[in-house]
Amino acid sequence: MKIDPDSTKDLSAQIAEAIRAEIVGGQLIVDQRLPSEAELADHFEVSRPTVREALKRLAAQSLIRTQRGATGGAFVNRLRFEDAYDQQVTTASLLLSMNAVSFDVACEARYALERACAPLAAQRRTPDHLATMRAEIHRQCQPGLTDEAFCASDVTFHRALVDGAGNKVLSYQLAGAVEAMQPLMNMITFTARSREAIVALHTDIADAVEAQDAAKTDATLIKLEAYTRELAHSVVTARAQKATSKEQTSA
Amino acid sequence: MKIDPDSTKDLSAQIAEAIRAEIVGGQLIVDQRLPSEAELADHFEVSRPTVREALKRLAAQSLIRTQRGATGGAFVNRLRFEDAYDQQVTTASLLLSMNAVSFDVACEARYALERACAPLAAQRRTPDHLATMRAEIHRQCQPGLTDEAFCASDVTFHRALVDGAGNKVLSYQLAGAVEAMQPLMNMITFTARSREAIVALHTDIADAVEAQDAAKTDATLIKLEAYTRELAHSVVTARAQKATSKEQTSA
DNA sequence: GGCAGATTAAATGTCAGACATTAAAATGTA
DNA sequence: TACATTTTAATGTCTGACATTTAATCTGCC
Repeated sequence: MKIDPDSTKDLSAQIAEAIRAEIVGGQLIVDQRLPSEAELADHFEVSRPTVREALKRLAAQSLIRTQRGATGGAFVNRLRFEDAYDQQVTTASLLLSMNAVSFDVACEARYALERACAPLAAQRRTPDHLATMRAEIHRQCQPGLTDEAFCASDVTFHRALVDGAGNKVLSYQLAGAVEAMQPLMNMITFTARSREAIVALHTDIADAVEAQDAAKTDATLIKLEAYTRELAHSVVTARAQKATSKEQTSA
Repeated sequence: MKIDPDSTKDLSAQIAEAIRAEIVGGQLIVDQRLPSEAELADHFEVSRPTVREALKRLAAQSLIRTQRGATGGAFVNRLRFEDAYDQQVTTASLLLSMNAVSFDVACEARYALERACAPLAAQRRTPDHLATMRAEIHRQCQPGLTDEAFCASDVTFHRALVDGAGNKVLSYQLAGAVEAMQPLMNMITFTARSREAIVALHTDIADAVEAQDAAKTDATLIKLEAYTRELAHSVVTARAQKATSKEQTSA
């Protein structure tokens, strides 16, 4: 394993980077045990706390896992899709919230990606996926549903559609796009009428996917995107008007 | 900030999770300074090294940055798209290499996503994007190019196409899909003839994008995907035959 | 008064050594 | 052999100290 010269960066960052490179580069393979913290400290000529900070950095990225006890230590972790989902969702959410990404841009990206999955989903969907979609549509019709719950159900519906493509890599990529939109979607107030319209479109999508009709699935997704953006715009407009009237009353 | 009971997990992991929740939840906003390590240690009733391990975990995810000196400390970091690209590429690469994702599955996902960008790119591409694509095509024609360099140029070409869509969220999502494929692509030996075929398809794509012809762009991407998979299959077949003949000679 | 340089203060970065805890392996015993 | 005990090697945590960096403050000189 490589050493590190006297650079400007933290020692723990350098050590983490060195080990990370070994993992990404394939020198350290899955489930292989790293040297103990004491041995690493010895090798890199730093103290054990410094090594530990480096290992925690790697653990935060799910690159390693640690185990206590006699045969314990740090092991190269098999990065599973489920672990990656979470990171993906967190990262995507923060990107949207911290970079002032507009609703339109996020929405466009999301539906572009979703439409990429749709033809495959129409082809390969299983009864399981269809059942999930139908169940969520049913849930969305419940009258007492809060806006948050409606959005959550919306996410589940769309994830079922995406998973229907039967491609784990696609599902992983889409997890971020779909779930990261949720906070933005939560800003929308869903009236009874708009819910009705969305449910109708969802039903059309489920029907089209069940009929393995890729073209109709695509067309309906385009409609849904247009309607979603229309809803968001009306919210923005309503807020602007409210702000204006408030200014007038206070003036 | 919340405290943590005596759980089975590491204290540093719990503290990191608590702070992470505050950042994701918006209680801690961008560029806000966290309490000093000593104060955090006091608050969570742990020692400073434990707090530091927690902070390093967050730093590894680019959620915070640290600064030394009198007015230093840990600050909530604005997660930029560029930082997220790197994480995305690393994660996607590891997912593919550690989970035995087949070339077909990865390739299908990549081209499905890329085709999602194509219509937007055809509509919005700037002269800059076109110039990059043409330059990379030119590079790909150089006779002395190694397979690695050819693949790298291929990635640059496709990223220019994706960036042409003018949607940062899409570019971010695609970065992982396109770049993570590179190690898999590097397994392919590109003969002079196959390079010629790929360059021809790339030229067709650039022409179609320049002409803002979404349909033709899509059709050519489909051809390129088919050709890429064909190439990969021939490599696999050739290897299988080689292995078989080796068995025979050794037997 | 204003500015350059020295000092101070507050924070992170690093170290050393110790003890606590865990879990497997080795050992002893019925 | 089967079971209980001890040993051991590793991570998890704590204490206290020192090093380093950086900005703010103070000081002295013009």
